[in-house]
Amino acid sequence: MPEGGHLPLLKKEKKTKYLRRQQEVLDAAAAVIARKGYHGASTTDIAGELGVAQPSLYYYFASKDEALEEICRIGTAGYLERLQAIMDGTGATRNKIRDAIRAHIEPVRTIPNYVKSFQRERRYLPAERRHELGRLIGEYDKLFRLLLESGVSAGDLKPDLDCELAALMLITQCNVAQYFVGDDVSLDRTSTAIADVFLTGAEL
Amino acid sequence: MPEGGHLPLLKKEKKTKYLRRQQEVLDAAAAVIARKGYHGASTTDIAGELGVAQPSLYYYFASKDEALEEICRIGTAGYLERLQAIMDGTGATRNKIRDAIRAHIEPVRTIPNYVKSFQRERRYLPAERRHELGRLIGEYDKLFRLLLESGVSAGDLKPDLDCELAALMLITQCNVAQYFVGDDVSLDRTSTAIADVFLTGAEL
Amino acid sequence: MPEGGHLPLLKKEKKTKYLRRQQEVLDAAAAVIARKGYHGASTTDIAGELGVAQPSLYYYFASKDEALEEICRIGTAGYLERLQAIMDGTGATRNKIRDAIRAHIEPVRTIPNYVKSFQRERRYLPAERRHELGRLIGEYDKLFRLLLESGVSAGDLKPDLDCELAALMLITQCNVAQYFVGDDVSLDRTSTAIADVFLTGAEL
Amino acid sequence: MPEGGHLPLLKKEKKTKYLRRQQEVLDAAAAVIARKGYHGASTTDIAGELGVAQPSLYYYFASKDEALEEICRIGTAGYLERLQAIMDGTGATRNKIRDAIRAHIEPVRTIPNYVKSFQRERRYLPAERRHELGRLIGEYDKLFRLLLESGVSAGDLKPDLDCELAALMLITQCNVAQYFVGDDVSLDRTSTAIADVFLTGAEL
DNA sequence: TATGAATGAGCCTTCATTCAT
DNA sequence: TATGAATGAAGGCTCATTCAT
Repeated sequence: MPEGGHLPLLKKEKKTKYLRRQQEVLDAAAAVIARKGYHGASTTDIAGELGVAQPSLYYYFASKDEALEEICRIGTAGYLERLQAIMDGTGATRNKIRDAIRAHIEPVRTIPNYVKSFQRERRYLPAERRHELGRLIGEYDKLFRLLLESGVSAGDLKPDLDCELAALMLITQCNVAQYFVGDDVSLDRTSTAIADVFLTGAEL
Repeated sequence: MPEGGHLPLLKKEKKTKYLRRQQEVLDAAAAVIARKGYHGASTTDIAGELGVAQPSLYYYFASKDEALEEICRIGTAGYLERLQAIMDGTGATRNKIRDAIRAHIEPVRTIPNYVKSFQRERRYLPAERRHELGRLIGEYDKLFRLLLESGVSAGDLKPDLDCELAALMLITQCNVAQYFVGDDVSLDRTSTAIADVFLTGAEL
Repeated sequence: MPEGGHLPLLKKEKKTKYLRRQQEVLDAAAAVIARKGYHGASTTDIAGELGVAQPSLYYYFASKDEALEEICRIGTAGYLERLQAIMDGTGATRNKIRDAIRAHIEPVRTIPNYVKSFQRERRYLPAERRHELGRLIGEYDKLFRLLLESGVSAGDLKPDLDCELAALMLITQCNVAQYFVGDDVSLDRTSTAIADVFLTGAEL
Repeated sequence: MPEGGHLPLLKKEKKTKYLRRQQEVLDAAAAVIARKGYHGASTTDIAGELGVAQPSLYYYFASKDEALEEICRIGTAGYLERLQAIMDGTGATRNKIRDAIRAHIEPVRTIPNYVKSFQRERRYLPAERRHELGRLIGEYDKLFRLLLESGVSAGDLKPDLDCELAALMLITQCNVAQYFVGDDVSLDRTSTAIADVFLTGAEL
């Protein structure tokens, strides 16, 4: 279970400190990778962000690949569980959908660099891990689709809704949301707009 | 208008052949860059795609940068004009919107590698060209927003529609459309789904 | 003052060792460049001279250009000061001239590769640094000319001496001296011969 | 005897035209090599100087090396003969020396690019040709030395003159002369100054 | 805990050269 | 007579990684 990969044998008391520092290293890596792309981000850039010498990174990660893996792991953590929890709730479909959108967008606020890195750079993961992630994403897509389908079944959504596509559309809409957030466009406004348009449409 | 960069002094009759070959080189570059990303795509990869030696590329392009520039130029060509033409038409708002979506998605079918490369790799362009493209994109976004605003004015769209955001949402929705096109999901189906959901919403 | 270019963040105690090694690298570069010319000397040649892998050089210099800059800096260091010191002295003009010649030739003995590289390869420096060096050389030429002019004023040299040209002639004479030094021609003999001929001429 | 190397089988009438064009190509090569150095001058630069496509050069020369060989041949042609002729004359030593200086400097005026290229770039010649040239230079140096020695024997020059070194000094002095020719320094003035200083010295 | 030093692999690019036309 | 097209070799440089300390 040492998901964080690489991990020297340490006395328990040291371990916490080590993990904390590893987190900082990861934050720096995620920041630089989000900004410059995986191949555009050199380990020197990342070390520079931290103010340490470049080989020091290798004390926390066995390779750049591994760091990306860990970043993607963090950037995707909890999505399935949160969506499942929402679906298990009892509210109206429209509220479940609003919640799902908010839940999906939330990490964009809290860990934006992890999310961006995962979204745009996961294709550079080693094949195995990439496929593993692909399966996870597939499950999430399916779950989201189930949410819509149950809405249709419940008579809350249009009976002819293309649930498969609609799910993908909602998800990608949330994913790109961050890129048009700016000085005058907040995440909340975006989140609401996505839900409003999706549920009620633009036409009078 | 298609500057095409680099161009040895050639007699007119040979020029056509040269430009045709340059186009092939560009196609290969776009294909590899779309697949592997700009930094992930080596000039050796591109040459391999063409079955030529790697320095041969430099007979057609002065640099990898320049090739990306040209790819982005092609990948963005005509968008503004097509959207403007649609807006200048006389149909109902809903039809204009459907047309705009189809027009935006169309290049995804015809020149997918150029579109993908532009969308994902433009940030690696040299600063000047990148900013130039940024301005172009800004204009397009604004034009799309005007389309929606005129729909609101005409009483075809909801008076409280957040046109700025809605425009961005539609555009990005179209942009990502290609990534969920697969064996059983066609571009047409996607195009229709985007329009349907946007116009009428998912709720009954 | 010796900028030394490139310099990783090092603890003070390590700095000395780093600078010493940098000096060795520079020595090797100067040797190869003096032998083969700037463009004829590949970084691989230089690394070979040191017995290290070629990229190792980049730990000590940011670029080949920068190494040439540093070589030229060293190859020109102190000339102005030494000449000025001689001119500030109180001896007879003839002795000052002999001293100036010896001073000019001295680095040819101590750091021949730096001097040769500077003399023959400075034209390949980046424009800015090249112009900077040009100004330095101009000042030196002027100072040397002043030395001769003061000799004329003092009545030690012929009143019709073309001091401008004579200065250039002496300087270049010293510069090329190294190329005819061989088994039976020493620097001392050369240095004396230059001064003798210049002062008293060859005719009876 | 086809010294010009490379030479296709041509009817006699065409030959002249071919040789004339070859001369132009050589002039261009010498110009660019003088300006940028042998390794700094690309065949593309040379072709650009001529306004032709770059492979066209290979119609006149088998290789860049060969062009340099030919340039050096031209740049050194006649020196020995001219000096010999002067020595065979009957004038006073001082006039022979003045004539020798003028003769040595003359090509700097007429074919400066060949002279510069020869002087600075001959070390990049293929070994054999380089050594051959070295022998020629050696002969010239010896002849010049004989001129001085005969002057000493005739009682025209100081009996203790270091003729070996003095010859080298004069020659190199002439060689570098061109580099300080400028707006206000002519070749004539330089030529005279060299002779004056050499013969009578600078001291009163 | 962290780093100084070094390196193999690989990248983009330039260049002299070739050859069919 | 000249060139369009292509290429092998090499060049300078960057990068992820290693390892002794």
